[in-house]
Order: sequence, then C-alpha cells, then structure tokens
Amino acid sequence: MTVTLADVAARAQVSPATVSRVLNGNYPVAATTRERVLKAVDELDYVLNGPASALAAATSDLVGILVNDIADPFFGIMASAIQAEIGGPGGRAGGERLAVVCNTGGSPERELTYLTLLQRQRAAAVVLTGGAIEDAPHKAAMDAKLRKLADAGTRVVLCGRPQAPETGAIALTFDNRGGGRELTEHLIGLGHRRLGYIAGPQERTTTRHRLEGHRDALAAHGIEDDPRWTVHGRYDRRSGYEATLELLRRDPSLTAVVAANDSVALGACAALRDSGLRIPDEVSVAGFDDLPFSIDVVPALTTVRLPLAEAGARAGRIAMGREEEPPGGIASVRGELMVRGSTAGPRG
Amino acid sequence: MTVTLADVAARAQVSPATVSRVLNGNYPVAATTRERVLKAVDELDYVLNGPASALAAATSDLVGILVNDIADPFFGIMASAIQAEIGGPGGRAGGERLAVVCNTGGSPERELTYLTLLQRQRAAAVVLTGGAIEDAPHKAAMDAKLRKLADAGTRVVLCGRPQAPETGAIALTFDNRGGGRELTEHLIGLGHRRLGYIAGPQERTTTRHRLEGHRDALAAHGIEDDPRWTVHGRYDRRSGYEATLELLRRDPSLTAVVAANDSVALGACAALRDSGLRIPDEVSVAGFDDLPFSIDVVPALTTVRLPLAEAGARAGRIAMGREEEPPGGIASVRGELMVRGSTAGPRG
DNA sequence: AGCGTGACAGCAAGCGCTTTCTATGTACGT
DNA sequence: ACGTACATAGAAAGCGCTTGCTGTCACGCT
Repeated sequence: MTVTLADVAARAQVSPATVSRVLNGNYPVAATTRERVLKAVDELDYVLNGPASALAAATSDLVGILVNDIADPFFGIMASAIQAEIGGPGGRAGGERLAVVCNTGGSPERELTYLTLLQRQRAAAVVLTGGAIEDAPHKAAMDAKLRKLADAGTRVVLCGRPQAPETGAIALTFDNRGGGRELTEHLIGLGHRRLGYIAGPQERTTTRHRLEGHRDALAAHGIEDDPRWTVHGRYDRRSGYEATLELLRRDPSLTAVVAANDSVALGACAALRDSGLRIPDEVSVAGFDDLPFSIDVVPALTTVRLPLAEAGARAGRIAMGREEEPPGGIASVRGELMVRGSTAGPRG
Repeated sequence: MTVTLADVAARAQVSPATVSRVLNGNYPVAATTRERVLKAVDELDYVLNGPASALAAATSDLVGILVNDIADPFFGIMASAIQAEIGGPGGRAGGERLAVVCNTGGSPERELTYLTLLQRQRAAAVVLTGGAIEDAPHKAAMDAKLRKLADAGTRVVLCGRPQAPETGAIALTFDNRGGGRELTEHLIGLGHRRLGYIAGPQERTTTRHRLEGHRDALAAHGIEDDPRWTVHGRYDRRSGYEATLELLRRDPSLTAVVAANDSVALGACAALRDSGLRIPDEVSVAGFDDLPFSIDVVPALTTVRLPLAEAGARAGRIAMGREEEPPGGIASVRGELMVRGSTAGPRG
C-alpha cells in the first residue's frame, strides 16, 4: 500500500541504506547513484515515515511552542516570531522542523499534558510562553517535567515567563514589574492619587509582577493602597468591562484605571464610556503590552510596549542553538512606556 | 538511560505485551495485574515512546491545524475552537491527541511543506483554515497532497476555505460573497453611491469572494464600478491605512470605505481621522469578520460577523469523526450583518 | 608490480512498541 | 468427572528506518 524505503531502494537498484543516506545527506554517495535514488523517490512519490525515522535515529524534528491562549494576539505574535526562527518549513533554518503551537488555554493540566505529549514525541525543543501558574504543586510538577525534558536532550526555553531554576531551562523574562511601576509612575506624575487597578487572574506570575510594580510606584510616592481599588479578573475585554463597573461602584471618585493588559483596558474604556465618563478628561486609562490595536482605539491607549516579536525571535534562535544563551541562563527584557491619548491629568 | 516498556515489564514481573495492553486499555487485563503495572509505570516514571508506538501501531495521535497567520485573531479564534474539540489534552475527546497549529504565514511553500511534514508523521487529521491561494500550479499541488493524505487515512477538513473537489476533504466554507453583498447593500441603502473598496491580497479566494459580493451589490443597484475605487493590499491594519490614503488621493469624494476585514478597517479609520475626515459623518467605514476589538473602536465598526468559534468547533468535531459530515461533504456558513456606529448616510 | 588508501555501497542489527497467535488456567455445563 | 469455553498472559514477529561495520573496487605511490 504505502511506499517504503525498500521500495525506493529496489527501484533505484541500491540498498535501503544508500537511499537513507541520500535522503539524509550526511554520508558520501556518488552523484550518479544519488540521481538514480532521487529519481526513484520522485517517481514513487515516496514520503519518509516520520515515526520510523525518529525511532531509529532517536531524534525528532518536532518543536513545541506552548501558549496560554492562541486567540490572544499577545501569544500569537510571540508564537509567530518563534516559529519563523525555528524555521518551520521555509524558515531561516534550512533543516525542516515541524514547529507547532499548543494551546493550553491557561489550564495547568493541559500544560502538563502537552509537555508529556511532546516528551513522548521526543521533541527537539520546547518553548513555553507567557506567565506561569503559581500553584505550588503544579509548579513542582512543571519543574520536574521541564527538568526531565532537558535531561532527555530537549532544549527548553521560556519566553516571557519567569525563570525556573534547577530545570535547565533558558529564560527570557519580561520586566513586568518594572513596566508596571513605570506606568503607574506616569499616572502619578500626571497628578493622579486615586487609581483603580484591574489585575489578571490571581495565580499567575504576570499578574503578580505587574501588580507589584503598580504598588511599588504607589508606595514610592506615599500613596495609600486602598484594597478596594484592586479587582482581579481574566485577561480579556469582558473582564475589564465588568471589573471597571465594580471599581466605579466601590469608589466613583477614581481618576484613573490601570489595566492588566490592553484587552482589559479596552473593556475598561467601554465601561467608562457606558457610564458616561470621558477618557481621559474624567478618567485616564492605561494598558499593558501595546498590542497592534491599542493605537487605534480612541483615544489611543497609553501602555507599556513589550517587544513580543523580538523576544520570540530570540527565544526561537536560542531553542535552535543558533544564538548564545544569556549569561546565567536568564535575560530580562524591558518594556517601554508609550504615552498616548488615554491618559491626562485628573479633572483634565 | 531512558526507561522502556521492557523495564516496566521487568519491574512489574509481566511481559512487555501486558504492559502495552494496560497502557492502551483495549484488551482484558486482570485488575491486580493492571495495578502492578501502573505502579511500576509510576515508580519508573515511564513515558511512552511516541515514534515507536506510532510505528508499531501504524497510527498517530497528531492532528494538524494550518493557519495563515497565527498572530491574527481571525485564525486564533478558529484554531482555539478546533483544538478544544480535537481534545488536545483535556478536551472533550478523552483520548489524548496532540493537536498542533502550524503557521504558514500565507506562504504556498510552507503550506505544502507543513502538509508533507504532517504526512510524514502520519497525522490522524488535518484542518486547513482560511482562504486558499488561487495560483493554479499551487492549487494542483495542494489538491494532490490533500488527496494523498485522505487516501492514507488522514481526515482532511477545510474550515473557512472553499471546497476542493476530488480531494476527499470535508469543507465548511464561509459565505464571503453573500456577506460582502449584504454589507455593501447596507451602505447603498443608506444612500452611498461612491464606495471605495480595500481588498485583500489578489490571489486569495477570500479576497475574491468578498469583492465579488461587493460588486454584485453595486451591479444590482446599477452603480458603476469605477476601477479607481478598488485597491488591493494585505489583510492588516497597516495596509488598510495606506490603501485608504491611496483611495482618497484617487477620489476625495468617496463617502464610504468598505474594507476586506476588520483589521484593514481599523487602518482605514486611522487614515481617515489623520486626513481630518470624521466617521461616519463624512465617510462611513465597514469591516468584515467582527473580531472582538471591532466593537471597541470608536465609532464601533459595522461589519459582518462570522461565527468563527462555532465553525471551528464543528470542523474539529468532524475531524474527530464525532459529527456527521455535511451532505455532499460541504456546508456553507453564513455571516451576519452587524450594523454599528461606523456607517451612516452620506453627508450625515 | 605490489600495496596502502580512499570512496562508496551493502549487511544486518537494532530502535521500542503493538498485535497475532498460542499457551495456560479456571469455571462451567451435563 | 470430563470436555468446552472463556479469561488472561506470553512469545515472537514485525513496523520502516538508521548506522556501525564490513567489503569491494580503483587509484596512486614507491
């Protein structure tokens, strides 16, 4: 039924070994023989059996990219950059690798299961993007898994995720804390003293770091951090909408709302508008990430730009061993404050 | 070094065959034996060797999802829905499958190469999303490839892509033409007679169908289709920005701009604003897809909502053989016109 | 002329798992 | 009690490929 190496060998009148060597090209084969083999491959429309090849060679060309939410451009942009470098087909790499992205949906179990699946396939490398979950048992399980992957020869790279010491993983982390601080300082500088904060899900590192940056800034300026001013939600627009209404209910005198990310900020803007409040005249709004749409909303969003594509590309290169690892296996990537129309001094 | 089935068998004092059967669970194994095996698996921290398993069983649990641009939520949303149904880990499906998304970046070569790679891996199913490329040689190559995949037992499903007859693929197509017509008719109904159209890349089916729908509407109302009113670009914001400036240069008297999709529409809005034109008072703008952000821009975008998540879920189910194929192997999915603030009568 | 030396090509032994077929008990029915 | 049927477990034959090792020439050097 299906064409095998042996069929090709028979047709080209050579041994299977020779066909294999022609295909893998790491062993001298006479030009005329090679031609003959290639011709047979073509005529028979032969397709290598991946599993068999992987089994015999004990290696695979699979590279996994884990993302929390594939429908979120934050991850899409990173994944795209990573994949381009891995050299999924046509990438700079040459050797054809199957770079695939796996959507965990933010679920700890799926994250772990995907890692196991990738481990089963003896993946050549794995890149984990975005924040990690801070549940202790889960973290322990993840670290153990990463350690095992690394030990088995799989290159593990973290992109936009805090370092996991002792796992052998290379980390490119985002300076969420610094970005958060800078953003809130900007608002404080404009004169704001009552700032609402819409945080992401409780148990994620990204959430915690951004929030800490925010609080650092408040503390540095001697501003009391009223617990009513912080609401947790998901990293999506809907959540931002609801959280903003809640914030307004708790304290209608807020003059600024800082959101966990741009999508949340969008929801916040909608909620404010629906509440009859003008941005930035009555309330300022700030986001985080600087996704492409952030410049298009009106007013354009003040936010912290994260070099997602650059970081992804670098992570991809490191995963392929085409770029030196950062010293200590970790590098921090800074964000850049983008001041735009959505923020202004209070009572504008 | 690595733990194999045989190691587990030895530790559990059974034969490798029994271990395999416990793991695959499709053969009677006494409860006590099973326990013993499971215990050994756990103690040894055994991980199945995917390639070996796939080779021996001649099947694989890999499912590929091809997308044109992973950074575009249009694809992200579909991919997410497909993956959820495939049952990547934790999905409804139970059996653990490795659902992976492959980013072609819109390149014909990469599309083909990914298909080959998936074919190598003997993928269980493949879902292709989004428009196809209309280059004849490429189409022929694709069709041949799809045919071969289908013949080899891989389930092939097209989601939001025109049917490829003779390939054995199941198609869920979007009614881009109908949606395009409806949208333009809405504008005509408002009184517009000079409508600019920003189309996508020339060689894509989606581009052509939406444009045809637009022209159908114009023709139906006896409106001349001035070639100056159509500009081709990419499916992104930047392109929309530039195309709009070009449109304005060619004919400053346009009263409406219809964009190939929402991202392009966003760029169009920015260009109009930068040109000092108010939306919708001076120029109306319409998009396509109804991505999440479309409701947040100001004014909110009039657009055609495509049920991306629903279609993706259905495609995923069909790929898993959990939903009956549509009659004739093809089903058309309609869009829904969403009238919002970005469109109004001319000289509003 | 004789032999060392490359340059190729082939043999054959696996890689780790699945699965058919066979063997061994055990529990029935009569 | 004896034969039959059923429930389990094992032996072993691959699945299709890679690769270390073993030839076999043909060439060039002394």
